[in-house]
Amino acid sequence: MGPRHRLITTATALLSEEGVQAVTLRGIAKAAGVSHGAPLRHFTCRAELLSAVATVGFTNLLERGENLPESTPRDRLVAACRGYIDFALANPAMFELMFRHDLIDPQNPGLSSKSSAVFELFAKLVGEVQGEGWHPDTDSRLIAASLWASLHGLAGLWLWGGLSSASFTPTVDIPLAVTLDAYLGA
Amino acid sequence: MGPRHRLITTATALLSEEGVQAVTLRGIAKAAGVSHGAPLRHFTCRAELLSAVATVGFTNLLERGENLPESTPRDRLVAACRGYIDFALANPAMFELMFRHDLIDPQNPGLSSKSSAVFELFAKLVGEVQGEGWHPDTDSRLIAASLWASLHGLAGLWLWGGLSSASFTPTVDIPLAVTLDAYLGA
DNA sequence: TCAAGAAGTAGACAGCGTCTACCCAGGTTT
DNA sequence: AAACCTGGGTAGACGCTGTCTACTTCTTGA
Repeated sequence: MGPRHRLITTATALLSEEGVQAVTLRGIAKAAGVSHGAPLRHFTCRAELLSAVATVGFTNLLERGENLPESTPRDRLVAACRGYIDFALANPAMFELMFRHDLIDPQNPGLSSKSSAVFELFAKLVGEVQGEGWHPDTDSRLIAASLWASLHGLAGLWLWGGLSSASFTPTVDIPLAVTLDAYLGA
Repeated sequence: MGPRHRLITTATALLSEEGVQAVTLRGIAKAAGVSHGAPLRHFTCRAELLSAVATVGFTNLLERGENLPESTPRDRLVAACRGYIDFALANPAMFELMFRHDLIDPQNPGLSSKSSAVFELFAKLVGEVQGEGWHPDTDSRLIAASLWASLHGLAGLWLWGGLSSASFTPTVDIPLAVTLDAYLGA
């Protein structure tokens, strides 16, 4: 494991333990036991390092989607949706970083390929449900985009606190069920 | 207009013109023509100033919802949904600031009252549609939360670029229509 | 053996939020 | 009239940040 990879894993651990505001170049360097300028020997700037960290996040998210239990297409799509929410709630800091354009570089090749792979997998799962007669005439990527956005907003607002502060729902599962019901029917 | 209010309006203008990364205390002070320490005479910290700015955003958003054209409850809800997306796309920097809990203070009284007022208005509009037999047995706040999250995610992902980069949809209106269709039927 | 390159160090720079000491004009109190 | 308080502004400092540069050290291949 070279120093570049060690910096990524150190930063990933620091992110999950201390949050987004802790993954500064100097903080990562200190956690890795090197001087404050060392990380820039391996990354052109902070955004490039954090892009590599976010890529780890998208990779983990993708693995969740690729290891869904064998079931009907519909149940697999529902499981993927729940998996997205689960990932966000289990890794709130990583989830935030993955969509913070001021911290990462969206043009980063590894990052954009992984994030679009997540979307493509999602669209594939949608397409398989369409094969059973669910909205057969709509572009699967269009449905995937809408559904993904709904999940993304639910995770984001839940972590933001705008939903949990209101006392009408103790967990995300309840509004999630409403969302899934809206798209996939009762 | 006292100096406190002048700082808020200066910061709001700076935000819309230069984006979130431009609304630093020193940048706002320079734009207002005062010394770098002056803003802290009127706000205890940067987050309090930015919370006041974000409150302006929630107030504007609330006004949109309160000035919907007279129509059926269903069309008014649809108009409110479109209004939310319109607001986000017309004021991307403000929209980002309003949900950046590292920049603002969610506990800020004025801010939290305005943001919850937005949600309450949304729940009221949902309730009026329910009065016409749409999901009559579900808590309107629960439906409002799910629907709001879907819109929020759509706006966020669109501004993030994850949707527009894919060539399957040239505008937000198309995935928005899919979302509205899922919740409110054809 | 020696040159090259990879990796790390230390110092500097500007910009940031925040704190402190100081200043000054206007109105209030004595 | 003199003293005082206070709202508003200024200037300097502190530690933090990302980034740049010059200098070192170590390893590796010719």
